[in-house]
Amino acid sequence: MTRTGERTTVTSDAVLDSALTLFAALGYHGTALSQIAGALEVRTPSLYNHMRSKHDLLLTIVRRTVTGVLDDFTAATDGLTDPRDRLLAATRAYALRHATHRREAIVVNRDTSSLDEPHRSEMQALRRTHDHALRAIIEEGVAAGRFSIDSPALGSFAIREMCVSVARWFRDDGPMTAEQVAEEYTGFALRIVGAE
Amino acid sequence: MTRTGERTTVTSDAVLDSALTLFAALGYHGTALSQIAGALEVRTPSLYNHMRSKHDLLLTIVRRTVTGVLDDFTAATDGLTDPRDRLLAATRAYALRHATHRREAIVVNRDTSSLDEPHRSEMQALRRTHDHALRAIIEEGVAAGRFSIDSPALGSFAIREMCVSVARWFRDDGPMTAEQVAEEYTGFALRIVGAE
DNA sequence: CCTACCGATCGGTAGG
DNA sequence: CCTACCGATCGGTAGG
Repeated sequence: MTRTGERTTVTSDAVLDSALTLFAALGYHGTALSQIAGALEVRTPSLYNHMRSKHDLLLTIVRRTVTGVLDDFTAATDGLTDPRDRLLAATRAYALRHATHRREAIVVNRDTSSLDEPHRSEMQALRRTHDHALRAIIEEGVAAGRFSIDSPALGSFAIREMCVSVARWFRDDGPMTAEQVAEEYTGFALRIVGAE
Repeated sequence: MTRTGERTTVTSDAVLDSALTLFAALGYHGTALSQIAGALEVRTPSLYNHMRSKHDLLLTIVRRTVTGVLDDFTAATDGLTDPRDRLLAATRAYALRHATHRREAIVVNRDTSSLDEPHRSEMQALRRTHDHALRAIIEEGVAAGRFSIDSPALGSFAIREMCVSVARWFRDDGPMTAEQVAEEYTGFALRIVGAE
């Protein structure tokens, strides 16, 4: 973000962005505020002009991300009624998000449990909302006779985590674009539920 | 492990087991040696009679686990030549391990990156060996015309991470046994590669 | 197995 | 935005 020698005013967004990068790379407990400050070329106490606490940084990152996931899901599936269309749209949106928001996904998955209560429970509840929405699509597809799968719950877990893992290996300079990866994973999801 | 009031001699295995539980729950950087000592009802310095350092505890856990994964893979696929049989056996073993060694899987996946060099690179190389072996099975299946999948690499990622995620939600007292889960996931893997 | 203690570093505050 | 500094806690050691 900030290049050596440049004079850039630190903003809340810049602090969050540096925190995101470092939390993703080193973990929440593995990152010191002095490292975030160092990345922004300021002293640690200066950070407190742009944030409340280290914990609040994590909370903001997690809240924005899980909210974004739910918004993505709603936008992608809104208006669709066919279970196959809905699963396809939900999987594409989820896989795409994990290719385009890698740091956020890594932090949410690794460090949500480091949040203090009641925030931890609140964020986990939001994540569960998405889980249930995805599972509901599969159950509807099974009920409608469009999908063929023994356990919708296990299928839901498998599809979700397969998408989440994209954040761990995807590279912007790799051989496939985020859209291409999302397309492939959508195909995997349809195969898992026996939709083809 | 140690119940209140009982007099139990602490062993290296007991220290490793407590470390495993706490690292899995709180993360390597989120766990203090004082907590491991507390779980064993001794003072922190006493731990040093049974370990070299906190880092060495993590290294031991990671090394044993990744070695175990490779041994599992070899034992499961040894003697099998049919790509479908090999993928089935490899997936079953991998999923089963993640249901039966949940703590180990969580620690390896979250905290291998906290290892010091050269250990970090060594452990990551061992993990990559398994990744490549799994991918090779899919590539052989495609080459033999037995599997139908656009990208063996992506399919390999998807199958692997789907199995890894079992460690995050499986419960011994849940509705399915580890074997039943492994069986379902094996079915998902075969569907992903288009083997049926 | 313990008490006593080490230097280092942590997140955060005072005060300007 | 800074320097100076706080109490707490960290992993680890000395010495018995």
